[in-house]
Amino acid sequence: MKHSCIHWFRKGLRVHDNPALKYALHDCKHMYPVFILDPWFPKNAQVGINRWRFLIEALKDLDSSLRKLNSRLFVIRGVPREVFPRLFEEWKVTRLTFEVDSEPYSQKRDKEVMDLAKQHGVEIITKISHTLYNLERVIEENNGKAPLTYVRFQTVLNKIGPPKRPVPAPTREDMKGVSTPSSETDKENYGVPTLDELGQDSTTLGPVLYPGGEQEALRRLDEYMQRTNWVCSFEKPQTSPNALKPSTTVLSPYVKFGCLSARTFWWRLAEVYHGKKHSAPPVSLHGQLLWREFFYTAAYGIPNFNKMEGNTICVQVDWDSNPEHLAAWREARTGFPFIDAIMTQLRQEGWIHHLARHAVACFLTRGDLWISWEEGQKVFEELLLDADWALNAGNWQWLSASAFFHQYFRVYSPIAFGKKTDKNGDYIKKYLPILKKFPAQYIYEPWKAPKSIQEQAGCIVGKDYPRPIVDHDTISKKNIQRMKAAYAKRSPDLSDGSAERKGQKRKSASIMEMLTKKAKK
DNA sequence: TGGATTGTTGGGCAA
DNA sequence: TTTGCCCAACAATCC
Repeated sequence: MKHSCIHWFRKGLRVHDNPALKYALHDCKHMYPVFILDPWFPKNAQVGINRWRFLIEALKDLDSSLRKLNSRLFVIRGVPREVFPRLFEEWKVTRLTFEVDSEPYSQKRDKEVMDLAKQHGVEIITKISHTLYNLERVIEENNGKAPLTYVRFQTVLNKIGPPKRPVPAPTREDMKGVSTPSSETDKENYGVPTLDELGQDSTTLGPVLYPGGEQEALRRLDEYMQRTNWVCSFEKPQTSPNALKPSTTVLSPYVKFGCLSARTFWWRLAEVYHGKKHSAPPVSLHGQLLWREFFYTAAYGIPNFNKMEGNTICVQVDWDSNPEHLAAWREARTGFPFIDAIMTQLRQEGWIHHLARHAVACFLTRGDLWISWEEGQKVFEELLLDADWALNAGNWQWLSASAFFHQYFRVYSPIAFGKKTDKNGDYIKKYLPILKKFPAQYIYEPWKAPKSIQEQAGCIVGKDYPRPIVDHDTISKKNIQRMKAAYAKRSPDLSDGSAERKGQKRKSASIMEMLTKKAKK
């Protein structure tokens, strides 16, 4: 039997390492590569203009790659559950292929579409290629629970072995006997949209620093993989959050959209490492891919992962609601130049360094403003090119000391932290030109500059640049105490009697600890 | 089983 | 410039 097949692109916007696409070509006569654009999204979803632009570029690139294979991309406007029955009939579809997507929203959407496919007698083929591993398998190997520490996660992966090798992209040879019927009207109806069509005002856009698409992803990968020494000595904590040019690869947006396969990235790194001394997880580049996998697994295994309430691993905190402070943070006017510069770069360019994310996330939550990490999550969701549901939720919980990380007395200083890698404040001056003439001595805390110096710099604090919205030293100390109280309030799980006993024992253990300490003194 | 160990990437101070 | 200690005593996992 020769199939009439739809391959449904969602993430995985690539032709390399795309096993579901590859499978679609087996015994296939008519092939329809489809991307569905739900018109609800541009109006309602938290997607900023930079990420829309990235997506459009990725779709154009995908269309061009498919055309080289004598096919094309159909961008269909509509809701998947309404679109598919129409397509199934119009194209007399017998098979539907797509890549597995582990996000809760996607799981629900895909379940609906799979039910519809069954009703229409359409065969469904799904393949795992967005993650390095089968997440269910990882959870199974850890006795049905998502690992909560990186070390534990690595132990589990060691049992499973290395990730699968990537699958080569389809060739002209694979396309023999396969065609994509397409008429002139399809061109109009199913073309890649413009920003204007998405209701975005493209006049506000900055230059394209990170063009979307698979070709650019692979080019960028090549560029970095050629730097053998750099790759082998890469240690994430040693890279700078405030370098004028990114100190890391900025491949994250490409991996997020699946323009670059995580497995391709993994095995290219393995080639570079081969026979050489190299850094190791968690700090190495392999380690970064494993962090992604770690949070994907947690997000898949833990219900309500993007919320505090109903999230079993999340410390319940009485965060403040302070719309003025939240807006100041979001709009880069906290009065702390390091924080405001980062938030400016985020809005303008759509990417900030991981440690810069730490600094602003700590500031918003447990460090200074005491605002819920869910609010920060929303802002990152909108503005980051690489905004990824699992990683965004996981890292916000980490930084707010709500889950995974618990040493809440380790607070990032909005003044001191940036100085470690940028003493002169060049990064601040780049993104906050109003402070350009401030002497380095005062660039991280301009409010401390004498009036005369502020006048000389042409920037009066309180007039040209905001005063700091909080006193960091006072507030951060107070907040450490508030975190302590939130942790102390954690009620033991009453469904499990042992938890209560455990609590008792813990208490006595800490008393013992105090006694031994006193004895030492 | 419960005591011991560990935890991607803090700040500030003293030596 | 680098290292060790303290902060105050957490949670997950190991053995």
